[in-house]
Amino acid sequence: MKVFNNLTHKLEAFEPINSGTVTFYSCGPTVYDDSHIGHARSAITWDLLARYLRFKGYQVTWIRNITNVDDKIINRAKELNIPADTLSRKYTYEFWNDMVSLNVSWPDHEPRATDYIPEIIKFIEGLIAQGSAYAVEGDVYFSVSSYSKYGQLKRQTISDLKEGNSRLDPNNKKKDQLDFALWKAFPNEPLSSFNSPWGLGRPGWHIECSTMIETILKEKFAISTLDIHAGGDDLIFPHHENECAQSECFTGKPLAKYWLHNGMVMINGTKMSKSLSNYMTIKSVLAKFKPNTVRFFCLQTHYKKQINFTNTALQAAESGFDKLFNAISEELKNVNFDSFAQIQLSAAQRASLDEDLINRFIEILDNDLATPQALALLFENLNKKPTVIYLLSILGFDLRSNAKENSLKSLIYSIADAKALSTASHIDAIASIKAAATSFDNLTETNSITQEEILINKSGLDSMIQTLLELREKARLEKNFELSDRIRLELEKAGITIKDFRDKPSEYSFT
RNA sequence: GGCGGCAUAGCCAAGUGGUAAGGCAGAGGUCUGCAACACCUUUACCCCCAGUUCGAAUCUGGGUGCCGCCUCCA
Repeated sequence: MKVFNNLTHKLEAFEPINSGTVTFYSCGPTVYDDSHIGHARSAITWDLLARYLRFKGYQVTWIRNITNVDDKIINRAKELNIPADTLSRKYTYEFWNDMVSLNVSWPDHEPRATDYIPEIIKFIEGLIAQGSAYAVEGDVYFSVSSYSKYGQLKRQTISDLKEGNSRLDPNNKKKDQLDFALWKAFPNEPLSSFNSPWGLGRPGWHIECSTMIETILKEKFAISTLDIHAGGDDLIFPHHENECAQSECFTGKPLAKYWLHNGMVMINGTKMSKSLSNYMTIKSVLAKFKPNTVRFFCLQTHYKKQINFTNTALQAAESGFDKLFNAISEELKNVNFDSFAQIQLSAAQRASLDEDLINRFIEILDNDLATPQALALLFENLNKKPTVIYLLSILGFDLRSNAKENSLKSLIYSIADAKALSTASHIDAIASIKAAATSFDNLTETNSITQEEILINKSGLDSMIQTLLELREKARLEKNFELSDRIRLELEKAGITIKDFRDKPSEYSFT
């Protein structure tokens, strides 16, 4: 497998430090608001890498952090007049929900900055002790001149970096403008600060990643260098540059062997970002489009390239994936899934797979995860259904259903209100649907609904829809097209599309 | 100003020296009680100029345009 390593700026053969095992860290979100589609792209990209490495047979340890101590979190919490911890917990939870919706697998470790304060302090003390950091009035700064490779990721020298640095914050506590904070003094905010040898304060942003990586790697593998460190390409500088500097000065070893970065999601020609408020949250996108659509949209473009977010692009992606899904939906009935949406193939099914197609697929993904070509290959081989299913699952699509994430609740109510049912003979159907709607409501109110629970609920829903399909079929046979079309129309309104066949009962799918 | 990336059909997107994959949308058709789904057919002088070569979207040089980072950011 080859990956584009931003450290060397070259496509390189991927060879983990200890053959057979891969340690992989990707930068997670700062949890102070709902995540947007840019976070989704990053998560999906690195989820795919983890999945693919596992598929290739590597023993993967995937770490993704949660930044839960940060000025933005604290300011936001103040605005809302709630404790910072409450706010960060809420948005950690919202992030998890989004990740589950998008079928992003769980990292093996998900460290949170506040759980590592003692380790962070030790890390900083170590840096001070060996002369690459200094304390000033309760702050601690990293001295970039102590790390000769500073600028390696950005491909600039320290003097290059100093050029045109008018945007740097003039801070006269620093010995050098490029020095960055490891610890910031916040003496007057005891609720959101931590005790340290330098007084009350909070860790700087970059130090948490270095510390958590070092702690986890040391504990589990007794090493200090990751195989892969990944994140958005906006993090290359200063975030990742600073992580490199801190870690290598502290441990004496490079932080990571391979550095991979995903391109930004653009909106109207500009990077989607919180500060420009030109973002679409994952939730708002999932209210309109299916989770698989979002993954397909991301994977249609190579992960390194910028991707333009538009409504039409999402619609195109939805049509595209629907076509793939429709092609395999019949075959999917023979496939079992585990509770993590992974397909479970029987020995016979496995034996029936098209090895040649799989090998071409692997060859494509081995080339720095060339997902657009991989998807094209699937479109060209739609007739090889079991293999297409197998390969789509490697790409992380949730093949259990291709429904819209938030459609179920509104859908149940729509059905309950369907006028086509409002006849005396169908009162039972209405009653049972309303009961299901209520139980679904109860489920969502516990605020802990999972995809699995939705699916359990869906099986109840399924029998109700089947009842409607039978009613419609009866009407069609009686050539009562007015009623049959009405049922179809009402189901359509509820987000359910009916498929008719010549030789077998009609089927439905969620749209 | 420094560094990096990108430029291929109406839209998205592969292709990295041998004569332009794939998807969406559009058009025509088959199927259908009507639809939806599916299927068939159909759509490109590869940003510009110069060079290397038997041959370039692909390599070299020079332009032009767009974007990112250098401040928090996936």
